[in-house]
Amino acid sequence: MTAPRSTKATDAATATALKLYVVLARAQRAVGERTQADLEPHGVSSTEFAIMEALYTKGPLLLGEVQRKILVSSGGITFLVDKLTDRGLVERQMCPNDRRARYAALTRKGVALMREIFPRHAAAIRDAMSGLSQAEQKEAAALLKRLGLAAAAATGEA
Amino acid sequence: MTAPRSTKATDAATATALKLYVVLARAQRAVGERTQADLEPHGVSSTEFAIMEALYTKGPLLLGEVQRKILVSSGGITFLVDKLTDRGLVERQMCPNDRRARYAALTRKGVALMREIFPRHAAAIRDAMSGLSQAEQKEAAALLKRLGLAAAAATGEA
DNA sequence: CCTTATTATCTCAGTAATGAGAGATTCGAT
DNA sequence: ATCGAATCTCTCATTACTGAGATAATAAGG
Repeated sequence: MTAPRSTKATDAATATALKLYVVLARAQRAVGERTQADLEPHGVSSTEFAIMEALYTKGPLLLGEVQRKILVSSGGITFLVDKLTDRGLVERQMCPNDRRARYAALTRKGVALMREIFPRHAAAIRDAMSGLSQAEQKEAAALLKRLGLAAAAATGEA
Repeated sequence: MTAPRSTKATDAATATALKLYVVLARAQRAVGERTQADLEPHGVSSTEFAIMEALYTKGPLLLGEVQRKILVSSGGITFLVDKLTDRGLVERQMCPNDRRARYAALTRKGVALMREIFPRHAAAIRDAMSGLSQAEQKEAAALLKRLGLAAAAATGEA
């Protein structure tokens, strides 16, 4: 969209952006691998954990709410909630106001599992981030937040 | 690994790390969606582009070298190179020194495609990152590089 | 030479999704 | 009330992988 600032194939601004692109992808992968490794012994994937965490901290949510929160497709949320339901961790509940909609809610077993693994997993994420000081983490988070919001806004508007 | 610094389930350090975890994931997704949208009209996925870019800038590479560079499984690199080969963009070449190994190399058609889309895609990445100034991008990249290296090192050692 | 370990790719079954479209229901404007 | 558009979930075919193991070739040590 923006006009190139020079005729050279990769000018300085582009080179900087490409570098950020690469380290962003690698950092997320490295962190993701560590945090996934923490969940694995419990037989829970990162995505599944994200769903359960949302229900754990917010209580029952409509499937669509969970879907938007964890950023999966409509088919994906059905698939994931099915899997968690089969394992007895989550259940669907009717929505009294809207008969199209369903709530997802943690079962007693799901709550018990979250009580067990949530603090441990939060600590695993803290450890995965410990390559940066807390001040640096805050700085990185502020930068990434702006980056993410700007990129998302631009996608939406186009 | 590290002992918790307080008995509270989510202390300040953990809260900071969790926040970074979330914005990291969201920033990468937002940027990824924009850059993917740029490639889509050309029928090339991000992963496929990553392979072709490696071959474009470095010349023929052993499959294993590409695999480590773009971080996919051994089965994945076979699958991806197969697909690119079927479309006539990449070809396998014998390795004279090692008869187990194969080179992946861009075909003439692959080179032509890269010449067309590479500068455009680099510009799309630059635009996707333009929510941050160039100085901020450098700062973010430096932080993320340290974060990624530390996290990867810790995964390896465990 | 052998033998054993290592390395490089490929095969194959399985998994975690996506995305288009179908049904059912609700909402909004007449 | 009724029609049409919008909304919520689910179904299904398809995709892009992963990971374990097979196969083949090389390397290293005795």
